Amino acid sequence: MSYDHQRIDKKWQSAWEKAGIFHAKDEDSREKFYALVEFPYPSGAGLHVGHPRSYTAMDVIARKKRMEGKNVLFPMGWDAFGLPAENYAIKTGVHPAITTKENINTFRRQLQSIGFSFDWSREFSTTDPAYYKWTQWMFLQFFKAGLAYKAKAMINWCPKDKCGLANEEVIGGNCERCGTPVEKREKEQWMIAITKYADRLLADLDTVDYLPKIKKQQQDWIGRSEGAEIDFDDIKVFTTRPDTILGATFVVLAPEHPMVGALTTDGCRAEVEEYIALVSKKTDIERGDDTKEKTGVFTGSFVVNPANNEKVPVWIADYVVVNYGTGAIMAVPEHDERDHAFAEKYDLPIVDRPLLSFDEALKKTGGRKKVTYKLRDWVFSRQRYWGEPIPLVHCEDCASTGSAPDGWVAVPDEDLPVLLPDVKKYEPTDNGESPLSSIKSFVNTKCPKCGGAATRETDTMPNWAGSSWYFLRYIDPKNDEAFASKEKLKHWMPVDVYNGGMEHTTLHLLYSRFWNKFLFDQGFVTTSEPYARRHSHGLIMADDGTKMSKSKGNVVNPDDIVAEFGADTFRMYIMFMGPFEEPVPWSTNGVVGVRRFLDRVARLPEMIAETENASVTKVLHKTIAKVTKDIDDFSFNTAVAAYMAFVNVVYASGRVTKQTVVQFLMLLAPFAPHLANELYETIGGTGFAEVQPWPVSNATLAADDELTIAVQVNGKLRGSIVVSADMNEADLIVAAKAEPNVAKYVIDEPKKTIVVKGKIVNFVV
RNA sequence: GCCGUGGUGGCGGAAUGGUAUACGCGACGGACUCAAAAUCCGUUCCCCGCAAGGGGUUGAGGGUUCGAGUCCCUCCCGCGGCACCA
Repeated sequence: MSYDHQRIDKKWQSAWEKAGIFHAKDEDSREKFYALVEFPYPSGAGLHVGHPRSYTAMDVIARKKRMEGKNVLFPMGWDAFGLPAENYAIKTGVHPAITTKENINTFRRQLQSIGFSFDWSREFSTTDPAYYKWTQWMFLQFFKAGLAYKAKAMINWCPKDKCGLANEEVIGGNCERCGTPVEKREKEQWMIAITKYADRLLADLDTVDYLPKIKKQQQDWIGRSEGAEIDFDDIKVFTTRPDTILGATFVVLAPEHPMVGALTTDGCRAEVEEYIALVSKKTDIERGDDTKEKTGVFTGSFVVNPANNEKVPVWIADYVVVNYGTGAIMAVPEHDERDHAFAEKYDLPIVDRPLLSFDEALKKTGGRKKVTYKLRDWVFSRQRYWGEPIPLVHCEDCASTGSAPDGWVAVPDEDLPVLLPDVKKYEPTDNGESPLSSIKSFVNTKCPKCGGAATRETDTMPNWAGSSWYFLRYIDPKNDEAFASKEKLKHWMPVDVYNGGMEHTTLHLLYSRFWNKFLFDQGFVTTSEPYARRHSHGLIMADDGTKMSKSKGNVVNPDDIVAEFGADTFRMYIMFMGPFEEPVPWSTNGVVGVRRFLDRVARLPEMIAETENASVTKVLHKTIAKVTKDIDDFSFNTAVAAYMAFVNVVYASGRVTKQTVVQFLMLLAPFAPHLANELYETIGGTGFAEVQPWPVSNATLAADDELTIAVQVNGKLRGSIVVSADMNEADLIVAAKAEPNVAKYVIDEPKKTIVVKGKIVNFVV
C-alpha cells in the first residue's frame, strides 16, 4: 500500500483545525514554551522554499515540546509594511492594502498546506490599525523619554527607492533591498538613540544563548573600543593608542568636521572647498575603497601636540570618517599604516619616538579615557507611503512659546492610531518628501496641545518598526487596552527559542533587542532580553548551488512539491537535505528518496506481528534516544537518518510488534504528522498523535548485550572480535590477542595495551 | 586587509581524540513480471590479490599521541561578516 498523501494531508489538517489543538492556553499549569519563527513579508511571489526551512524546524520542536507535556505558544503573523506592495501600487494603482490582503491569503493557504502547527487564532499583520496603533504608541514612548529626536544628519540615501536608510540597511555600500549604491544626503530625520543602549546590548549577550557567530556579529557591529580623547588645542581627537602620541606629526579632520571652515586659512580656502566638493560626490563604496591612494588637503592651520608642545599641521582627508570617534585623529605615521601612506604622499614628517604608557600619556596631555562604539543612532524616518505614520504634530505656536521644544507635539494616546490616509499617487518624490506630504487633509490638523493650526509629520516608520515588538503582541493579540497585559507577558516571556536568518543579525535582531530593553526600562515588559535562545538556518540554494531567483527561473515552489509528494515528504526532505545552519542545494532526487522512505513507513502496519526480534526493540530505543537529542540540538538531518535506519532494521527482520510501531509513529509525528496520525488511526490508535506522550528510551532495552570490539596493533586495525558486553578487561585482552590475524602481529608481550571501553583494544608492540 | 567558518566517495552529507565514508541520491547486479514501472534483496572510496589478506585515502605539508577527519603549526582554496573605525 502506497499512501494517498493528498487525502491524508487534508484530512488531518482539517481535523487539527476543527479540534483547535494548537491553540496555546494563557492559563495553564503546564510549563510554558514559546517557540518563535521570523514572520514573513507576504510578497506577491508567494512562499519560497526558504521560508519552510525555518518553520519546519521550529514546528518539529514545537510539536515535540507539546508531546513532552509543555504548553506551547507557536504563533504566526505578517510583517506586511514595505516597499514591494508600494512599488506594485505605483505600477498598477492597486492599493497596497489590497495586494497585502491577497498575498496574506496565499501565504496562509500555503503554510496550512504544509501542516505547520501554528496557533492561527493569534494571527495579525503589522499593517492592521489595531496593531500599528501600538507601534505608534511605542514610538511616542521613545519620544517622551527623549530617545526619539529629529536631527539634520548626513544619511544614507537610496536613489532608486528614493528613501533614507539606516546604517544597518546599507550592505557593503549598497541598499539592502535593491542593491543600488547608496549616496549621502543631508536631511532632517527622526532618529532613535540606540547608541544609548550600546553597552547593554553588548554586555547582555552574555546572558543569552545565541549561536556564537550571531553574538560575534552583533559584537562587531556594536564595535566597542577603548581609547582616549585628547585635545590638540581646540581639536579633540580620539585614539586607541595614546601611548604613541610623541610620534603624532599632524592632525587629520574628516571633510565634514564642523571645525573645517574655521580652521581653513584664506590662502588654502579655494583648495579645501574644492576637495570637500569632490569628496561629497563620492559614494560610500568609492570612499571606503582603501586600495585607492589616499587624498587630502592642508587647511593652513597648525595646532599644538600637547605631549611635546610641537606645532603640527591640520589636514583634511576622507580616510577619516566624521561619525566615528570625534571625526578627528592624531596621525602617527610611524605606527599606523594609513597615516604612513598619507605622510609619504604629502611629504609629512615620519618620526620614531619612544612610547609612553597609557596613563602617562593621559597625564601629560590632559586626555580623558573614552569608549567609542561603531554603532550609530537608528535613522527612523522613511519617505514612503506604505508604513506606519509617525504620530507627531508640528506646532509653530508651541515652538515659539516653548511649551513644546522644537514644536513637536505627540498625538494623544486616545487619538491613536494615526491612520494611513488614502492617496491617489504613491510615487516617492525626488526632493525627499513623503507622498503623504501632498495630502492636505492629512497634513493640516490641530495642535493637540494648544488647539491652534498645526501640521503632521509626513515621514513613515521603517519596516523594522513593526517587527521590533511583534513577539509581544502574539501573547495578547486582541488586547485594546494595552499592547499586551502584564500578567500574560510575565507568563510567556521570554521567547524560549527563536529561529531566523543570519541576514537579520544586525537588523531586526539588534533592533528588537533594543526595543524590548527600552520597554523593560519603562516598566512595560518583564524581561530585559526578549529571546533566551537564538538559532539560525542556512539558505536553500538552487540545485546548481546558486541562489534561487525569479529571473533565473530556478525557484522551487513549495506548492508543487506538496501536491506531488505530500506535505510530510516536503517537511522531512527539508530537514534531511543537510545541516540546518548550512546553505544546501535543492535536489528533487533527494525528495524522491524521502518519499520512498515514507512509503516504507506506510507499509509498516503490514508487518505487525505478535513478537519481534530483539534487534528491533533495541534499535527502537536507540532511535528514540538519538532523535530526542538531535531535535534538541537542531541536528534534524541526522534525526531523519536515524528514522531511516530504524525502518531498514524492521524490514530486514520482517516483523514488528504493534507497540513498537506506535512508539515509532509518535517519534515520527513531529516531522511527518499527517502520516503518523493516519497510520496510528489505521492500527487502532485513538486520539491525535499530537496529544500522545513523547516516547521514552529505555536504557536497558537500548543496551547491546554483544559488542564488536576493534582490535588494533600499533593503532592499525587488524581484526575485530564479538564479545559479550559485560566481559571484563582481562578476558577481553585475552580474546583480542587470540584473534588469528592479530596473533600474527602480537608475538611477544605487548609494550602497552590500551582498552577503550566498548570500542577498541590496541596493542603497542 | 582583519575576524569568523568550512574543505570527507560520482553527488547531498555522517562521525564525544577510538573500526572514516552512517543515512539518502546515483550506478550496477538479482528476485518478482509476458514486459516495463513500482517494490523487495544485494554490491558500490581507491590500488594489489582467486581468496585470506595487504597497502593507500578526509585540500597540501609538518607536528603532538598507543591512536588524528577531529588537537597544534605553515600554506592553498571556498563561503560569511566587517572594511581607511584611528
